[in-house]
Amino acid sequence: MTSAPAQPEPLDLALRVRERGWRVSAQRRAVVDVFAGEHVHLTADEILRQARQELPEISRATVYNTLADLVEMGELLVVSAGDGPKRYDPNVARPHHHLICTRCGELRDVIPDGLEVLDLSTAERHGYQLAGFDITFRGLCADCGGSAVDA
Amino acid sequence: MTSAPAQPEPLDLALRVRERGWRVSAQRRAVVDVFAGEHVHLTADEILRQARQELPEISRATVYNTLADLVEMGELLVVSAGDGPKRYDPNVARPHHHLICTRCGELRDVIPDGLEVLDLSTAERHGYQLAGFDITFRGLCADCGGSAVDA
DNA sequence: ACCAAAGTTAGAACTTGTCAATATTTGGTC
DNA sequence: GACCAAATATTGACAAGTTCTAACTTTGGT
Repeated sequence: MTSAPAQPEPLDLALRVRERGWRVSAQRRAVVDVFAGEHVHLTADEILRQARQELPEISRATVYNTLADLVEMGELLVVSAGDGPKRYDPNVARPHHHLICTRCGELRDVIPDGLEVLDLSTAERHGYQLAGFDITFRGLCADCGGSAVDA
Repeated sequence: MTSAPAQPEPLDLALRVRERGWRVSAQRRAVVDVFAGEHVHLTADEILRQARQELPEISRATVYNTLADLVEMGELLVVSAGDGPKRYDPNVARPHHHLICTRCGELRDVIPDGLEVLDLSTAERHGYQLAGFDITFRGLCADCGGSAVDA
């Protein structure tokens, strides 16, 4: 659990955003630090709560402002998982998709093998200029249905 | 506009749901009729407004109740298109995916060729029991970016 | 020290959706 | 055709998630 990052991990998000001319205030650092961990998919509220452990006075609006900035900078991805609040995903380095448990809402990153590109035929493109695609796999996680199921 | 359906189209949704023991009230008919058209992806609010043109007294709660029933019966699909409200999609006959304009929000059905199944390796499955997947293509529609762009 | 710009704050407001209590309508039955 | 129970509809309150606004604080530069 205390393994050192082996690759150029996005841990120094704070450094990167400072280089973009962002003033890294205590509040912004508190938000950014929440993402220092592993693969997380946090809601704004979870981020607020965690940031408050570091900086109790931080306001909800600042968290939303900061998240919006980070998203606009491309440092965070927003995952709208059907129901419930949006999740913020710091894994912007590698393209990936998501696997969500339809019972408990758990969300994981996945990289389906053999699927680097997926395209639409001209006919199916309907004149769109494509920018990308997202795949959401639905299912029951190991806890919710992999073995034990309640009818 | 007054073209006759060539295939077993889902126009008689009202008939089908009646056969399931549903009492088709004037309100429910007003909702169901909204979907009588072509490929539509309407929000609950749009459905309410359209249903009110047919039946002005219909209440918001009834629309939500009716939509929930139809979804539970498998007669409507819910599409959560990132931002904004849910859309209701009457195209349940053929499996399909979606193409959304990131500027104006227009949503279309697409069937990417050569993609009937998409699976995850055991490793990527993380113990999940998979139920399906949805693909959302993002881009700019012809109106928003296909030809004319505002910087 | 002072100023302007950047950042933060609390709280109001808004959107989407749900809920609970009450009222109405319906189909069946005598 | 009156009556009843069940199904359905309505209103309005409520709730979650998010955005907005206006005022306040902090910062860096001079």
